[in-house]
Amino acid sequence: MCGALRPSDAGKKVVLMGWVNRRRDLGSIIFVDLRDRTGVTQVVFNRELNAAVHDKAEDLRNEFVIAAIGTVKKRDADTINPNIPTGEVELVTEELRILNVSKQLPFLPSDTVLANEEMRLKYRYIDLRRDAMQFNIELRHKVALAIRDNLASQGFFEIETPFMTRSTPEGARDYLVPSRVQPGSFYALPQSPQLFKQILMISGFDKYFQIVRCFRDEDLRADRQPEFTQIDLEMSYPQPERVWEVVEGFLTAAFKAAGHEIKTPFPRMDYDDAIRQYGIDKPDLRLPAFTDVRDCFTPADLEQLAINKDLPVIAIRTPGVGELSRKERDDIKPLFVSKGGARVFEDFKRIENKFAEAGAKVRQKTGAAADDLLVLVVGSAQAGKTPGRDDHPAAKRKVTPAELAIYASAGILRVALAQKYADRHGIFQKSGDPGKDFRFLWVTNFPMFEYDEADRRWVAAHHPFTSPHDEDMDKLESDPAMVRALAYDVVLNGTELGSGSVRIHRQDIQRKIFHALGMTEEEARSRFGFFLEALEYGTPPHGGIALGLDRIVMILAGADSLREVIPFPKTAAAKDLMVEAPTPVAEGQLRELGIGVVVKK
RNA sequence: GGGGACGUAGUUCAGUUGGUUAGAACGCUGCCCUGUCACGGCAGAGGCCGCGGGUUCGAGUCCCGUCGUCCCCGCCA
Repeated sequence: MCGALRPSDAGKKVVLMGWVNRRRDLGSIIFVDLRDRTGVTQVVFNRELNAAVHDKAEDLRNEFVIAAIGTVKKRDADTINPNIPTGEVELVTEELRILNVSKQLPFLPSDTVLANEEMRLKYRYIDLRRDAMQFNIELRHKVALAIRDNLASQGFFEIETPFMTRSTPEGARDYLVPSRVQPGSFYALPQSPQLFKQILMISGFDKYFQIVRCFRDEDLRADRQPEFTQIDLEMSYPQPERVWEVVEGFLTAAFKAAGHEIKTPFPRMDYDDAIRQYGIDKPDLRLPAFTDVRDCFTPADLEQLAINKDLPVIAIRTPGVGELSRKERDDIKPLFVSKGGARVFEDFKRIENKFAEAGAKVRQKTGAAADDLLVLVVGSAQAGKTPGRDDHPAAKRKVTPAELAIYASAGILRVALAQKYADRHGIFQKSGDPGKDFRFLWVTNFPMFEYDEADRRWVAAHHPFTSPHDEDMDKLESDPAMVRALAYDVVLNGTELGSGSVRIHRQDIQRKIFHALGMTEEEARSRFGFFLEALEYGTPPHGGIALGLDRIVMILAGADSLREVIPFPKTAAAKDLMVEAPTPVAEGQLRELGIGVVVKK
């Protein structure tokens, strides 16, 4: 292979096949860098040594596919290229076969500047020839293989579940597949194999896993594709801690496959603490936590600044940003997304000038160094009681809705600031120390329900098959706001890698949950009848989790987008630019399916 | 559904206040070159300035619409 030859191979007669990555025609001598999956080797065509082959080599162009047959030669000391692994050898060609030619390409795999994404996606086969993409796809393969091996060694069976299944109206929108045999009826592609894996537990396959495609018809983001791959697993009789061990086990194997030794167990944090310290349920631990500096101000200070004295005063510290200009401070404002009347003080200097004592206390409490950026997020005084209204169904929670609004606003700003000034603080740069580069975290004890303000009802925070905490069972009907779920997320560097829970295995509790969600017995039966029935035939306690393989590989590859680790991804409008999907289909095809299309104007 | 950025040669980009023939680099074509490795040198080809409308004596440049790509909010149990 093109990346394999070393000085010890000198004298061997070999055949190299690959693409012309670059050619350097010096007249009587032509050098070609021949490329395949494994790397690049310099191939030499010398007129003096072999005029016929040299003649033929003059026709070579970028991305021609060739076979070069010749003898491996150790390079003279002054012609060694230290920049490539094969730089000490070259192939002296005795026979050249042009296996295929190439017309001029829209861009070259060897280009130093990247083509824009539209080009890359349209000509994906060329883009995938690039080193970086070859590396990422290989990395993905190695990681997936390591996870399979590890889970198999932990006693899990890989079991497939259907792609054509039943639509479940809860959750994300389904991708639908019409049935020809049952006109007017549709399969749905699975958002996850959730119910099937629970059924497998009921069937006695007490450790299941699958590296499986999932489909969600929702709007895309850099870290969201309409089809994505989950490492899905489920086990019988587990405590949450047992699931965490399994995950920590295969993640250790996966990261090892990528060359990183991570430490387990991962730290754990209650959902409430995550919100109070980071304003988000997927904290990036590489950055400093919030400091509540409300007590640094006197009541008079707060009044003068029109700060709500009943709500937290959050100091966000972003290290090493340095002095900001007037304009730079103004640029902070658009980063701020205000929820429930939250306000931002982006100019901490001004507070220090006017309220010297409070300013000093804040600096002390946050431990801010001179070149750290301090920004305050507070509740607005005018808003008064409105955002915290005591009659809100969740008002009794440890973190009230009014406080949550402040924390959440600050949480978004904290991450936005860190991203904006990433090159100044360098915290996101890889240090080579896995303990610093990969900050894992288990977030636990999520609330069971979230209140949907628009529909004025409770909805499942995780999914409706999640078991409540044993201690909170009795509050299911009396006080749903205070029920905690046996649910957990695994978070890495502020990215949610996966989410799981211990499930409900008793039919009576499942019925109570549906009831709390405002679902009647009939509705529950019609949606999940088969599943509710299955629960009645001897269901073992069970639980599991699903992790996004794409996201794991993305982080390992140091990429900013899932598209860098998925060979054939879709655009933000869910299109595949290479095959040009989706497309309209022929009228006859639709007729056979009994489908009429109404195009919205 | 909403907000923002971008769209000029095969590619990546520049293009001043609206003003003559729209530039550069890489790639491409031809010629020269025996040790290059992002080879070098000379010559050359290559443009519906995304598309449609408008303002103007005059539009790559201003306005409106539209399409495409990217990022974010909503959404993603």
